[in-house]
Amino acid sequence: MTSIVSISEIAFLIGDPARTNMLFCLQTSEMASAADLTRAAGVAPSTASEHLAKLTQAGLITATQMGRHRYFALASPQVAELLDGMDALASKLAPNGPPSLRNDQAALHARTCGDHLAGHIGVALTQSLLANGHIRQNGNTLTLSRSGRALLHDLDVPLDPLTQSPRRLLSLCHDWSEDAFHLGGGLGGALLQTFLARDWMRRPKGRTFVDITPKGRTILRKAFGINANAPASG
Amino acid sequence: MTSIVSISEIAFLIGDPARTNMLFCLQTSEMASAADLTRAAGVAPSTASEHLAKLTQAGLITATQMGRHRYFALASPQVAELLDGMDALASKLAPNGPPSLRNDQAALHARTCGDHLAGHIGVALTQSLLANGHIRQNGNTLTLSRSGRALLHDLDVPLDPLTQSPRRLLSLCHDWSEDAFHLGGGLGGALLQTFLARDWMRRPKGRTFVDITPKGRTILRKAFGINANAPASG
DNA sequence: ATCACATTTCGGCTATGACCGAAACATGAC
DNA sequence: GTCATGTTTCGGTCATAGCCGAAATGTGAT
Repeated sequence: MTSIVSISEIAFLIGDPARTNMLFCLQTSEMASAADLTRAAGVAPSTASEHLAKLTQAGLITATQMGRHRYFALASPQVAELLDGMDALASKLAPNGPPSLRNDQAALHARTCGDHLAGHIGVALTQSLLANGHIRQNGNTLTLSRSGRALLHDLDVPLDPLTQSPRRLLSLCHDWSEDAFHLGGGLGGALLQTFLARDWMRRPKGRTFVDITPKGRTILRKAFGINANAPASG
Repeated sequence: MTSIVSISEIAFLIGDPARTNMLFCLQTSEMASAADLTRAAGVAPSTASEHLAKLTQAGLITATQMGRHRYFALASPQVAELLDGMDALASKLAPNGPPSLRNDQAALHARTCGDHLAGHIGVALTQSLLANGHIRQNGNTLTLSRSGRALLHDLDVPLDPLTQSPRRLLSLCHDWSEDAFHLGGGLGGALLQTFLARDWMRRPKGRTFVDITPKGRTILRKAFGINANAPASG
């Protein structure tokens, strides 16, 4: 039952590339489905399932069934801290190695966090929605306003399937790179999905960030007042 | 040459029991020969040698030849911190597992973190040094004041070798058990070394904490105003 | 009930890493 | 020089984890 006995077992679990990818995907997302993580890991669903089972059994991640999906999350902030520490050490040991997520400008600019947008753009989008009253925040509860519904209608974001889903429609998720919050939940997912479908953004295969197309830039500016130019390079 | 590429490689290296034993041996001993570590790992010398080569090449530990021995040490305080974090997580995940550092009163009271003091006493010592102006904190930089130098002189802590070493003299290191900071760096190491040499503290063989002798209690109270009684047992 | 989709279980293949013992290579002691 | 000691390299064995595809399970939609 109780499974983790030693430090080496934890390290062993983290020490597989597929699992590392999953964990780092979860680090930036409050929740991700098994399918999301399968994509993140770059392995077959069956293989991903095995990895997830191990991580869950060890207590590094938690799983909650929602409908026919299973959503995973890091089990505790300590796990995130540990991953963070490893990331820091890794980039210290290999300063000329591949850019880690933490130092990757593209990723910091428009990361994906599970199935929704994060990073600079994710936060800006969220703040725009709040500032314009499309989403209202009362204490811990978030509501979609009438104007918000109208906006989503204009953008052709299908809302009905979301409200029927057991998944929370709106939730804020802490963004480590911006030290702010970005929109998660069903709507966060639907927005990114729409952006990708309309070719406003593109996700490089297997990466955890998106590139914003010129068309996307225009939309972001018009609809949300966001200047989505590439991260400052000068 | 440059070897570590990713987080999973670091975790992979730590994720082998033999190597974990070696690393944790180094965490408490600052220097150990290949033979020591072979014993710690519980494998054949040839096998141990392979492990040490990998750890060294990855930059997790450093090796220095001395005579016909080779002495190893953790490459940086960050490595020690990482091991500490893993230990903390491991004991959290296996609360009914073998008694871990985290639940060990003696350890929480006066842990060692790498080569320096941590836990309740480590934090108290650090706060005393700061409160009395022996160490001054300006933003992120720490400086040893004139009174601090005098104190170290009184305690017969050799300072010259430290200032010449490439290692940072002063650094604060987050203490998970106290949720505060304790003194690391070269001075942190030198202090503990002095305490042990003067028999103010004793480290049980192979453990990662120290016991404070009556003599040590007196010194801590006089020099630092610290009440170093055993942890509250009632 | 039937279908579609998300996830898990199973069987089997393959690669790799941990391990040891024997031998080689140092280095210091004599 | 020879010897003993500490450490590394080499050759070969063995166990196991990762991987996949196919089939099974379970859940929600129709």
